Amino acid sequence: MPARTPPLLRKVQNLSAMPSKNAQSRVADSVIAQLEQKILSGELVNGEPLPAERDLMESFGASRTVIREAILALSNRGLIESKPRYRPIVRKPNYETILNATGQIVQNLLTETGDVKNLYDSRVFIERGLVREAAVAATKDCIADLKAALAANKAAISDSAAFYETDVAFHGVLYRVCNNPIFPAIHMGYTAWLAPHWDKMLRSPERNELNFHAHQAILAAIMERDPDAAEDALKSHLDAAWEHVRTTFTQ
Amino acid sequence: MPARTPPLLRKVQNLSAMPSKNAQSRVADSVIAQLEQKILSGELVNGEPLPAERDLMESFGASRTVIREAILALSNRGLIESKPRYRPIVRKPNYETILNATGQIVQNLLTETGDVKNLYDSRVFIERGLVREAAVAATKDCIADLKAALAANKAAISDSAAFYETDVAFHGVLYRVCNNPIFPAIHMGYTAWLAPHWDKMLRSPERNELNFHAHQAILAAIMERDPDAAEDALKSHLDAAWEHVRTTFTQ
DNA sequence: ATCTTAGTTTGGTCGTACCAAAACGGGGAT
DNA sequence: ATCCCCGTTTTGGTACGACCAAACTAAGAT
Repeated sequence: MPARTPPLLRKVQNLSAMPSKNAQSRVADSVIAQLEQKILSGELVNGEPLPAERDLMESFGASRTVIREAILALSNRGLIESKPRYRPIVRKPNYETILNATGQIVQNLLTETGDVKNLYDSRVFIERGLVREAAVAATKDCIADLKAALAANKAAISDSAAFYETDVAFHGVLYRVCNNPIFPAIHMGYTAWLAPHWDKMLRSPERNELNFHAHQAILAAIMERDPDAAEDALKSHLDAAWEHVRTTFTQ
Repeated sequence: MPARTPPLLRKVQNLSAMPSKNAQSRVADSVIAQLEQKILSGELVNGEPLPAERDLMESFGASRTVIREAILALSNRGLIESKPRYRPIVRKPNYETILNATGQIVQNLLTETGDVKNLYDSRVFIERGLVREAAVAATKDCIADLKAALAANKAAISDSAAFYETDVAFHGVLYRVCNNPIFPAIHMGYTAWLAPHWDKMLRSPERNELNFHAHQAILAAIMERDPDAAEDALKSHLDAAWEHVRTTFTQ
């Protein structure tokens, strides 16, 4: 039988023990890795329910404890979607997966107004770049999408709830100009994370019309192929929106 | 002190244990929420170890199963840092927390070259905006930081490993021009996520010198307060870097 | 004081048991 | 046949107890 590591040697070993690579073997980690592999390789089909816990414990030769721990871990990583009492569903990761997994954490970060402002500023930063890109390189299709989104804005001015939808949709078109699936995912993130802080905002047909005209100006600048004008229009639009939110509840 | 519920009574209590008929809630969720609250409120001090599982099960009146599930969930959310056999450490979330929590997921997404390219493109997009911002609004301190970083580049040209560090550091300065803590976090994310794909890149003093000159051009444009030139310089720098990585292994 | 060592926590794993909700299946009404 | 009702089986959620090995701690040896 291999003797336990003498205390004297432990100290020495710790010196070379990397803080992150310090993987003392947990059975659960092994199960997690194997399940992860099976999901990524498609052996566990996307959209199908995971085998029952009692089956998994047999196929892995582990106790239900570790199986459940593995399922929970993978669930938190977005590779498994588990509702309280239902069979977990296998999910191959995509860009939205990250958002779902991060949502909770981000919410914890947005407890202070400053953090919300930082997040909003980053959104403004991104969209400034996007409208520049649109002005320089937007395709005909993309312009057409923007026009359609703008028309939807106009049609919804009288209905604040509907207008909000079309407002989000208009900005969403911008996130597609790069043909990079990461950006739409980012847009979803901003929409989801900032929504709670925007719901408090007073809405009215007057404000909707203001926003519609702002969108109109942005699109006009894009069609003029004038990135600077587009960026300015976008920036003043979003700055005004923030100012409105800020003043609405003096915080 | 309320004596622990005798096992014999459990059966009886279970009959009325259901708070409501439609409660989809799991006991674990309640514990998770409470622990989360205690961490965010500071009742559980950041950096200190969590109480022992057996203490928690007493204070929450839940089984160790539930306590362990809660700890695992919070660990996956980054509010608790748990090494295999050690006491979990309480961690108040910050922007880096998100990166740690998402790192694993992102890695799963970067299995295909196209995904890496998308991620890299998004980085280029961000930095294009950053250098523009720097050109327009960089403070004296920021310029000084860039100069210092550039000097470090020059000093490390002959040592590829060291140059990589200074290279990352130079770009890191850009992520601070906005005074928005989100951006440095994003930089850390890019660095960590793209590093595995860059490690394969061939490095040489010649290439280092090329990159140094590229940085020099970027800084020059920033100091000229010419956003378009800065953006162009940054873009060609990063495009060249990608091209080099791409051709290095014909993939 | 420092190192060793024995004893005590404490996390990791296992097995069993029970409950309630979900999934399943069969028979009866339409 | 199709649909609905109802009983049975399956399955996830929780609890309890036990054991081990590693981490921790404090007393004792040098």
